[in-house]
Amino acid sequence: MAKPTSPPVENPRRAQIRREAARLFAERGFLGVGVDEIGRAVGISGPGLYRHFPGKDAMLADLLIGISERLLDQGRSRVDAAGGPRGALESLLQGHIAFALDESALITLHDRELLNLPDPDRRRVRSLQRQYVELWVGVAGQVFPGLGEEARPAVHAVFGLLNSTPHSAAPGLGHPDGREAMAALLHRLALGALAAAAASEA
Amino acid sequence: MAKPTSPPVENPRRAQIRREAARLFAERGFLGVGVDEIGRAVGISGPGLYRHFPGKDAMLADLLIGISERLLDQGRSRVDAAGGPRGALESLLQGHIAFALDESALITLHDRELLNLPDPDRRRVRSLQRQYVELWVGVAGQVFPGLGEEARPAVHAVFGLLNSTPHSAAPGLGHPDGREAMAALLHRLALGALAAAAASEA
DNA sequence: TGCTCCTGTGAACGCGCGTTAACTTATGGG
DNA sequence: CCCATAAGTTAACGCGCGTTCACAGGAGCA
Repeated sequence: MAKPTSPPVENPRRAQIRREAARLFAERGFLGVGVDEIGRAVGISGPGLYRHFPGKDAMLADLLIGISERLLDQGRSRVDAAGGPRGALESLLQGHIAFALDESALITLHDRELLNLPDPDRRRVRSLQRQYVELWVGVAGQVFPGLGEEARPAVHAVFGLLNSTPHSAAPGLGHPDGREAMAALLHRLALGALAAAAASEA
Repeated sequence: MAKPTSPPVENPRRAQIRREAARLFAERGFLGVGVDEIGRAVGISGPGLYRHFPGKDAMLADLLIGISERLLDQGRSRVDAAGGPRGALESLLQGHIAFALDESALITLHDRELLNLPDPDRRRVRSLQRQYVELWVGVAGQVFPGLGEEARPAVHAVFGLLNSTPHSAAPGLGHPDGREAMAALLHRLALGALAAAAASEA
């Protein structure tokens, strides 16, 4: 049921489908977008997509697993490359903010469309997300020992803060280089939140 | 098309439908829940709902307009009742946190399901949300003048932080009175974020 | 008693959508 | 030159779901 289609080699058409599907799913929701619409967005029509993906579910699974793996992989690399906990936290922040600003469609899907995933894929994504959270919790707990047991909920809240950019206005509104300003603002907000949470806990 | 049904008087059955519909929509998305399922949740079956709401869309509209109005109304009351900007911000925080913790289903719907609203209702909710944001922006800008032009994106980010609680683990995990601990944590996180954003902006 | 709403039921309709099937065209190596 | 394979097409199927319809029981009231 999944083998006859989906060529193993990486295809430029597949990448195009991923991009357009991510955009459409983020705009109107997985269940609100039809396959004909995705097909039209890439210049082929409807069932032609089945030459590249075994089904609509598989497109969503590909997107969510892809971003979860990339977040975790780059997070681990950054922590390994950093000199100490403080540098690791700074690097994690920088990496996550880059994701939120540059791939806002995927960030939106990441916590909006988990429900519509078939069960084995959903478990996979949940596991990757949990590992990513634990990576942050470990680093944040070292930088701010005052967080204690509240490190995990605090990290969740900071994710909510960082991932809120898609809900904000269009990027670069007014400013010439609004992206960098937004990145700096998010950085300060997140760090300030964690510091304040750690300060008066006892 | 909307008049023959939907009795004007307030009905306990209507309140029950609202509760269950909010829960189901938050759990599996507006498009992922069928009317038969909502009916079963309130003890009647499928089309019986049409004696209380003109359609499925109207249930979502009722929920989103309701929460948007309540947020704005209570926000305005709190600002008016507060002595000054600092007290107003504290009160706004307390009120929003109470909403996020006690009505997490509605908070989830509030920024997840705007897309699925028919157009006049969507504009209505957007307008209410915008006014609520402006209320916060005004107060935050007075308490933290250093925010400047970044007050609005900062407030959006703080909403993302506060509204992230549904994504966090189940409330009161472990702790006997986890609700109060979570409320205090969110309060500190949000205030710390705003203070830090205002501090190093120039 | 009989009339009228109110609230519910089950059956049926219509449509949209994901998927499959059958068929066509282009390409490229033997 | 030929044939296998990749990558499309249109037509059709099947099903689920929101909505409508025709009808029924019961409460309140003249």
